[in-house]
Amino acid sequence: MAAILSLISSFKLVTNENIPQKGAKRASEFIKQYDNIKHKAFSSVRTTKLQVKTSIEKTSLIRQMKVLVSYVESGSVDNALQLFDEMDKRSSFVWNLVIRVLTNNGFFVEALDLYDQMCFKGVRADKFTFPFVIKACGGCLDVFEGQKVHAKLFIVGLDLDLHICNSLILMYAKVGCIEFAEKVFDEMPVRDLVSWNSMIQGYILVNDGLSSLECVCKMQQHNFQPDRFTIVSALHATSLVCSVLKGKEIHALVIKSKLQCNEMVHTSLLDMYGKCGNICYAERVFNMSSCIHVAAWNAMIRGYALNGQPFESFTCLRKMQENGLKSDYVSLINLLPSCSQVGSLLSSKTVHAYAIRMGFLPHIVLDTALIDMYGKCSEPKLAKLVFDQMHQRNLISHTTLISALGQNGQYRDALRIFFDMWSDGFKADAMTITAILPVYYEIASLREGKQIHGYVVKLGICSNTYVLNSLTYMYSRCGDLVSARDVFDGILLKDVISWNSIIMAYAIHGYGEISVSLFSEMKKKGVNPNSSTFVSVLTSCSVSGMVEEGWNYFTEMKIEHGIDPCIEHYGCMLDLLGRVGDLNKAKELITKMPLELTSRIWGSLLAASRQHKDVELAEFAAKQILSIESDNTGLYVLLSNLYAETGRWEDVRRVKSIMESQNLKKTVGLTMVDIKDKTFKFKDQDRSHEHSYLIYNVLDIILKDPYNNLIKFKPVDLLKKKSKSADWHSVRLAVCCGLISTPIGSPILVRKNVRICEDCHDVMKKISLICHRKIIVGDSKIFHHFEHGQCSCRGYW
DNA sequence: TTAGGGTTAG
Repeated sequence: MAAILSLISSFKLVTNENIPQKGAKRASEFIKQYDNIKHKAFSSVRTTKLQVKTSIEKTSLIRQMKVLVSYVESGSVDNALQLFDEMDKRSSFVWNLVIRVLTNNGFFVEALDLYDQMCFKGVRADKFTFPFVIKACGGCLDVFEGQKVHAKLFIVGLDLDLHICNSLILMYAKVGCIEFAEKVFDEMPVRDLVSWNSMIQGYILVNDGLSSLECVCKMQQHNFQPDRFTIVSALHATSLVCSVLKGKEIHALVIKSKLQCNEMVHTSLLDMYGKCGNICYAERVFNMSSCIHVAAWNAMIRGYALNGQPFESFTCLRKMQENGLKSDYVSLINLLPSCSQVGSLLSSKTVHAYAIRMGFLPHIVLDTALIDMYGKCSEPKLAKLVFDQMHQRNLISHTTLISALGQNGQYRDALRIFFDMWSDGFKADAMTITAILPVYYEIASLREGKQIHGYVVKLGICSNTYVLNSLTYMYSRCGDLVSARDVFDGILLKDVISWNSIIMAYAIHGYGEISVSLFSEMKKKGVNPNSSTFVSVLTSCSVSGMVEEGWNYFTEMKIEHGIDPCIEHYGCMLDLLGRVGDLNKAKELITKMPLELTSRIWGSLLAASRQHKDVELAEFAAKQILSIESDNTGLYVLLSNLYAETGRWEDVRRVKSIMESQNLKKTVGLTMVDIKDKTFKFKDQDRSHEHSYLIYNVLDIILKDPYNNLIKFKPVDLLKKKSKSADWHSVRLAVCCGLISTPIGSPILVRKNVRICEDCHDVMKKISLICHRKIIVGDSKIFHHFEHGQCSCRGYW
């Protein structure tokens, strides 16, 4: 400032009055000098003013940055964004901070948008920018964007940066590209503990517990000591491979590393023992700890539910509250599977009400767990109600509802939700497909089932074992055994469900011998059969009348595999004894059964009695069914048919009168046939098809054919007072529709919603003989393959 | 300023 004042005072001295008269040249030089001084003086004033301004701005910027850092560290996204907007100068440091706050708070799309803006404005992204941008790509599950960022790293020379590579490993694992994660990890010039932990965690993200555990070993071989993050991941990996032995090894490592008091490690230990089916060890670890926190109680609640101890789960919640700890929403999420296991709707509703009272709802995970629980408690309407009231839905909530509706016979509603899900922009995954496929084989045609197969290919999940297992079963249930076998053969990693599906497929198509040979092959491949495998194998024996083999498998199940027979296994054995007419042994088996007798069991005896025209035994079985359920329509229909077949018309009328008085209506028979890209449905005596005239003419010709002696005389026809209705049963119309619409010699596949009647069964044999066609009829129980006048069921169904 | 975590739905 002093220099400025001195300059100004010297400027005052230089005036025209002071210029010497005779020294014009000197004066001119003098003036020039003064001009220079004047210019310099102004210049200096300007610079100084700028310096002051810059200094003030700098102080303000530092203050703004300090505030911004505090917003970022406290996760105040809105404040951080507002301050960012107000800032005139934004260095890459500032951009990094805002991208970081967005990423760390789950605003992945917004973080990527900001990164794009940063690049557009020419601000250079640095080694601090990329870890957050890569994390955002992983958060969005956007592998395409992730690869774009990865490509840029090569251009800017940051492709081998330690922290950036650590981020890339997790990003690639999150989007399921574990091979890329491995490549990044392998090519890293330097790795730290985080690199190893990221790779270990990465394998868990793709459900590869084995590789994760191998990585833990390799890490130690490279002289890296596991920390709490390594241990937590290793315990998770152990749960994935379900190995208590491996879990105990990690437990020893926990003790060696003195990490057993760490809350996260402690919870992970409890979770691991619970998930590996060793709840006793979980209890020991739990009881040994002095400081029990909410997460530990929650892990125990879940553990009991997973191990089929629902009452202990409830006790755990009560004890937790008695210990002065408040249950949280996770406690309820973990408790809900126990509610469905107990099967008490009252307790389920109580938990639901408690969640509302505590203000835990709406919550996307808790709501989804409630949908699942109501589905398993056979309350699809309540499941739908919870879904409708959700504020936010995702793929899992949609899939859970589809399962809940499908499992409870609400097929149309399940399909509606499936299509709504698509229109709402949710892309189905393997679990969704597994949930919807049973709905397809229950109500849809083979054509529609094939469309779903096409979707599976388009979705890129055609190598998923769960999906392929469901497709195998779908094809078999839709009547296409060849495609079922093709899908099964294409499963690279066949699990026990794959084998169960194909064994059951051949069983329901009447090829029991192939089923049992597949069962032998399965065992040779080292796959252990489970309870469901034996249901499939015993069904095979039943449909093919293999009595001795059936008893052998029934014994093998218990002796060699330690599987106690359940009601389904007994049902299969009864069907088998009924098929060969050994009704006395069937009765004996029922009396020796150590289980509560169900209508399914008595139904098997009733069916066998009807097949062998044993009216007395049928009436006994019917009485037993009536004592369990009074509105079993099938029972009355079966009994009525038996009375008609044995000429007991008075009893037929009596049964019909009971049905009318109880308002029980026989299921309307429907048969579906696929012709090109259309599915045609026929009712009995249906005339809705545009070529009905032709269909009826063809049927008349077939029925009048000299092969007519194949069709037995049925007393039931007398009851129909010479009506032609039996001649025009839906299955015959559908098959004739197939005959006139498909190339000569090609097979015809139709599906019925009820059992095929004996009359139609004979007509089908005749059509296959005189038309030289293979006719496949799927009824509500099995598929009949008619060829050369014979049926695969050999007359028993 | 940098990366990673437990008990949570199909």
